[in-house]
Amino acid sequence: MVGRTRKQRPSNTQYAIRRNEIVDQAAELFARNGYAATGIREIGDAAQLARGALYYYINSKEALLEEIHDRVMDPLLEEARKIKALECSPSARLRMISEVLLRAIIERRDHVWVFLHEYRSLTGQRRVNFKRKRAVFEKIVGDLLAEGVDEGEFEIDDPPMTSLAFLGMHHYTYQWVQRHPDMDPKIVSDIYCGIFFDGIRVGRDKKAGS
Amino acid sequence: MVGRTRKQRPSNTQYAIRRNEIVDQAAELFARNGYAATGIREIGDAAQLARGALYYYINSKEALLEEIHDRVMDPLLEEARKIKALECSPSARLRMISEVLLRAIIERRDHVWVFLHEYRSLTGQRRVNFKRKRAVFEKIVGDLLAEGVDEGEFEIDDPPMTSLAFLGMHHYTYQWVQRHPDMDPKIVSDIYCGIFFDGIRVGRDKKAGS
Amino acid sequence: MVGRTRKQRPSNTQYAIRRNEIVDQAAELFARNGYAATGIREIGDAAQLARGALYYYINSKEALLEEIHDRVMDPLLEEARKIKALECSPSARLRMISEVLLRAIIERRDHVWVFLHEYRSLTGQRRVNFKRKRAVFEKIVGDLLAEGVDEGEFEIDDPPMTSLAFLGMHHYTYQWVQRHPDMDPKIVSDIYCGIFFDGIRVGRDKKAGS
Amino acid sequence: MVGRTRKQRPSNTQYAIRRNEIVDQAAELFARNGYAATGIREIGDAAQLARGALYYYINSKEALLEEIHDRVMDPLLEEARKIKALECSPSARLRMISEVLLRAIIERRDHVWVFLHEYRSLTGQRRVNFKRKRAVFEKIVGDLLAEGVDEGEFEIDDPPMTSLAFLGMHHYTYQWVQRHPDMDPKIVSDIYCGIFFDGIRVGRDKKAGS
DNA sequence: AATGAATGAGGCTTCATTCAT
DNA sequence: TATGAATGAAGCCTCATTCAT
Repeated sequence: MVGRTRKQRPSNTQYAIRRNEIVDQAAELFARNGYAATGIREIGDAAQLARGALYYYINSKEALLEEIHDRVMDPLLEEARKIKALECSPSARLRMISEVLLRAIIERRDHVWVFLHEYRSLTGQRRVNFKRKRAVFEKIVGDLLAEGVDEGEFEIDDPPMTSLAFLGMHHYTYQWVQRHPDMDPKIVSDIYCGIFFDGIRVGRDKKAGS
Repeated sequence: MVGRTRKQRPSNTQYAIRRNEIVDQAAELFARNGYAATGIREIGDAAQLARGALYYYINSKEALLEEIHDRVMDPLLEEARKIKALECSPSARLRMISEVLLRAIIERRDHVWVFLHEYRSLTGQRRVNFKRKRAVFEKIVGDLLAEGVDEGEFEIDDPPMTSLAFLGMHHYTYQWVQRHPDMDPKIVSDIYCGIFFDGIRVGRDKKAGS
Repeated sequence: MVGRTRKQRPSNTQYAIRRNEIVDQAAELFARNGYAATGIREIGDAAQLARGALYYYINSKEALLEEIHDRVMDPLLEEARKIKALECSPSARLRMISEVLLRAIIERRDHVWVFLHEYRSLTGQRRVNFKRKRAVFEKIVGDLLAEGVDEGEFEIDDPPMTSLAFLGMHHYTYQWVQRHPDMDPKIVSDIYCGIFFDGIRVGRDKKAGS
Repeated sequence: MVGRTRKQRPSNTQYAIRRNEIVDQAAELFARNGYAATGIREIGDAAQLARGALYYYINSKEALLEEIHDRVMDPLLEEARKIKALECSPSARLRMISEVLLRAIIERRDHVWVFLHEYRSLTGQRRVNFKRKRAVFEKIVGDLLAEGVDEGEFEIDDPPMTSLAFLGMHHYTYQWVQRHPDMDPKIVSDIYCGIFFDGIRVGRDKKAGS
């Protein structure tokens, strides 16, 4: 009731390390079996921690979910922002973003699975926050495509949908990357961007499949 | 064999209609709130049926989930098979498949959401069955791309990944179609295929974004 | 999330009866062992109901607590209001309130124990609501004492504290009534009021114990 | 015998001081939020002690509760015994007891709240012990009232209940004293006793409220 | 064709307590 | 002296499902 003290976390290093492990293990479980289907007990088992002890490290199952979201989304967003601010051509910057995104999807596949697949399990403010971050990321991609058009690199009929196509092609990778874990992000990025940028390049000779 | 019928189902028409409604309502709920987060009670409420009565129409929650999967996947697969057998060019057939797929994703968006997003909630044999169907569908796309290469329409570096890129771009549509419900599948298909086929067309002038 | 349907209660009579029993049994347990110390399982056991089945009848443990509060407090308040509006002398009306209150304390001793002893276990709005009711009741007593002074029946040095003394003497009865369950409320009331009104009567000869 | 000491306690002064603080803080928390609702962690927080460290000072939560009981109950009982043995009139001695009791209720309100309100959280022997002490205290009051009757000071219809009325009026004070923390025990005592003794005085003119 | 009532397993979380350091 | 880490039982509650009516 009055001044109910919130659990305060040790700033200890050992604590931080253990905590990290737990979040990683949870991400793996969530990615493999789904957030809702994964019980706190399973997370405890994976961490070799009794039910109660787990709560020494986490605040709640959903807080854990949020952390998994943020741990990859935040740096990703940060990188995307920096890339956007670079001086090179829009297509070059999009390639960088493509690679950065695919690197996350491939190398942090559990975390990314979680935030691409389970973000609806976030509720309330947590959900709002996360959706905002994703919107920012997507806007960066949309802006770069628009720049490419302005600067005469691309020729695009329907910009919003093209943006979604670009993102979709990349994002959906999380679905099959679990089965092909040793992909090289750079190579995948080159393939995607090769197809995509050839497909929207100014002056391309439109005729295929018509 | 799973799916042993424990109850004899009436072949009555009225029964079938009611049943249909229930499956539709369940699909909507699963798509909106997630399979795990949707309770049997909610489905009953939506169908204006008490908990008990619901079980007159369904065998179990998971059987319901399976049915939602099959109701759209089966016809889709059937169509894809027929298209594959047509005489026209690979790119033309891929465009047809693209459109058929997007039509399902857009017009039956609840069902498709469920089977693209929640298929991991299927267990045991049900899961195996469904994964097989998806594999068949994906193989058709892969085969058509290969045909396109053989027949000199396409030039592709990494066929499997290109196939996944094509599918990913399409599939991921289910994520944003909820927010843009009145898209025209044909138009979306044209955009996707326009980009994609231009991007893999033989003789294209590879240079964008170098 | 969206339109989550609140459990709606059958208006069935059988249901109401069973429900009543459950509330009574819970009141007894709360009175005997305390609200916090009484587990949902114990309530279920007392009602011969499995854990889950209990929730068919109640919304939550705290809702149960609230109901126990209201079931006796509301009629009591109603009666007190009516008595206050009567035409007879303040002391006569206070005697009526005394008797009504003691009847509740003695005959519904479990419920009264709960609301005199456990009201702090109510939280949020429930607590506010209940405190308001108690304040109304206490104000009625205070008003009647004031009327008695105005009309020349009583002579009181410190009205607020006298009011509290009157209420305290009555309320505290709940503490020992468990050990003397067959008291007659009328008799107890006469004793309390006899002492109290003699003790504050105008023209009394103040000297005892000085 | 309960209370087997499992740890050897330092007789150190510093230790005793710290311990005292802890008990005081616990009493405050128990009084404010209830014994069951107060966690060991909160007590630790209040004492600025980690959970583990707390157990250096206390044996268990319930032992703490017991100590709070005894810390005020024991001296109170002692005083009551001494007062009873004095030579003055029963009413005078009752007034002293009234004042002593009210002084405890008002000045040590946290401790008193705990032992008037939470004594049922004591279990086993601890509970027996405490109930015995309370019975002794109550017997002293009963005996003095009886003496008053014998010596012609009081005229009482139902001695046991009159005794309970006297105690109830006093005890219940703990309920509202939290909201009026700066009462003067002497004044409250005078009001209570004024009413009460006038109300039971021999030769009083019984008629009020008839 | 439908229902109300019941089940019991399991959900997430908090608790008082211990113990090696 | 004090602590951080761990425990496991118990807390309240929801779930999919069944079955007599």
